[in-house]
Amino acid sequence: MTLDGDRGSQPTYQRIFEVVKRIPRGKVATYGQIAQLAGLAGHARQVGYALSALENDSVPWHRVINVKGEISPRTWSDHDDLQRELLEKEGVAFNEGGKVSLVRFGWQS
DNA sequence: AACATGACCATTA
DNA sequence: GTAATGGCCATGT
Repeated sequence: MTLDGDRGSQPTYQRIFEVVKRIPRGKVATYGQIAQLAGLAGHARQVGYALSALENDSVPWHRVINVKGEISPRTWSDHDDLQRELLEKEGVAFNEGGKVSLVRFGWQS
């Protein structure tokens, strides 16, 4: 097929972004979860890398956290607390250690 | 084409 | 319970 909807031709980034955009408000998803939904099961690393290269504010990257329920330490921490604030605004509660209960806010497809 | 880097996850000791 | 190791792939130079 030559065709029309070539999703495979699209960069892996866009694919991950699409999944992240699918995250419902007030919920959080882990890199592994997104990777699986994006078709990259087991390649959570790429998900984190994709978000790091993210420059589009249209993607709720703040809803993406690691399996520990914590915010991953990004290289360019301009607003390390920003993610936490955004999530709190969405209705996500943080623990004392600054962690989120994936059991409660974990996005379930 | 190859090398080096990177917001990770799961398993085992 | 914590600590450490291996593995997978995409992007950029």
